Amino acid sequence: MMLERKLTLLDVTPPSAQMSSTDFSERDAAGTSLPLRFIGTLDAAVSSYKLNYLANNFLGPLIPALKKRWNLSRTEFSVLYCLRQAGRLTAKDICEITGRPKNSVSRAVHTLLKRSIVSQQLDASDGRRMILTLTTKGKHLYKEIIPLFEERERVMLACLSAEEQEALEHLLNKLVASTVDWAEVY
Amino acid sequence: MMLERKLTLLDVTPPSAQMSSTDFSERDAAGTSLPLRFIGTLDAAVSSYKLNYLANNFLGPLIPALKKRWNLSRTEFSVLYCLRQAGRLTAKDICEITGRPKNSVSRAVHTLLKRSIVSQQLDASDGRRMILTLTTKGKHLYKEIIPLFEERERVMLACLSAEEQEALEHLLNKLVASTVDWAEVY
DNA sequence: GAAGTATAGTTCCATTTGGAACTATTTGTC
DNA sequence: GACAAATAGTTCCAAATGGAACTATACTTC
Repeated sequence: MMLERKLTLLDVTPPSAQMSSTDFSERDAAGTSLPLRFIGTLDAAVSSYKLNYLANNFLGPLIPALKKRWNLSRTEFSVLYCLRQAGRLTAKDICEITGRPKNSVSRAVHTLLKRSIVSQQLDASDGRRMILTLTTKGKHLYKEIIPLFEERERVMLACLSAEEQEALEHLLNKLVASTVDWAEVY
Repeated sequence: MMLERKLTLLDVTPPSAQMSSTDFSERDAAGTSLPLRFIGTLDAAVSSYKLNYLANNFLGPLIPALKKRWNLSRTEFSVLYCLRQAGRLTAKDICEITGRPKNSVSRAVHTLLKRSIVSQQLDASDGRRMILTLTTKGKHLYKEIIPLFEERERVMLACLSAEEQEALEHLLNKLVASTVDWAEVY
């Protein structure tokens, strides 16, 4: 494992006990320990890289689990999730929210319609729109799945104190709220 | 845009000026403003949803740009990025770091080899391993691309004060450092 | 040092993906 | 109120994806 990493930007405190030196961890000059899984970011786009890294690691193993246990694709789950949170949405709304292309969403919606997880109803005021809602079956399915996510989040955040979790929440909220300012740029 | 959202968990302060009511924003009871793009998370996996939301919105438009301008896939860019940060890695290392399956990485590496962006060298001590490094061309390519990411990150973080950016950095570092504790669970 | 197990990397192939063109409806303009 | 432009959603198809089987090398154990 030949790494000449520069961890100058990483001000972490040494995490918990079981981080002893395996093949996946290493100590830098300052004595902090990091998994090889994460490479020290030298110079560029540091926070966004970490955001992506965390998001990938969080979601990564959940996607095969969704497929295996409930035969749901990532987009299908996104549709389920969005509808549970928002109540009623059009396919277009779901595209906006998730950033997935509309043909993927269209496909996912149709699959869920066939499985009676969502139902649709033509918008009376606009014949192009289909209003989507969850069926009772869909709500039950959501209820069955979501503990997996909650538990995983709980474990992920376990390294933070209650105050730190609150601070994180606050910062993420600010970033989310300002998305309109930057999401469409480039 | 029929949303009956509950934004109880969102303690954001109203962001900047141009967030006036378009089709994409709405005001909740407390007077805070949020893009429709983000649905209020009612009850479950709130922070992880926001992490994913931000990561998607950050990376989303960059991937087509990488394809169009430099004809690089997401995985190919990941390889480039990892090698630039770490110097020398095997394909396996890159799998560990990025979480991508090894056949995808293998393919990406071969494409980059053909384009003389990376070079490989058999590991003398282990005939199965190929040590990958960036060529000069690869380093130049990186240098050409990375400002796109840096600028986008700068814009994304613009809503945070210097102290808040530092706090975010610190929290993300803690989460990243503890990845080994939770990433493999389920 | 032979046999069995583990690991790095590749190939195969069925499935998923998403850009682009298309249909249908609505909105804007004169 | 007709014609152009915009929008919601679908279909088509070429390309990307990733699981699983495979090859080759290395490690383990007796």
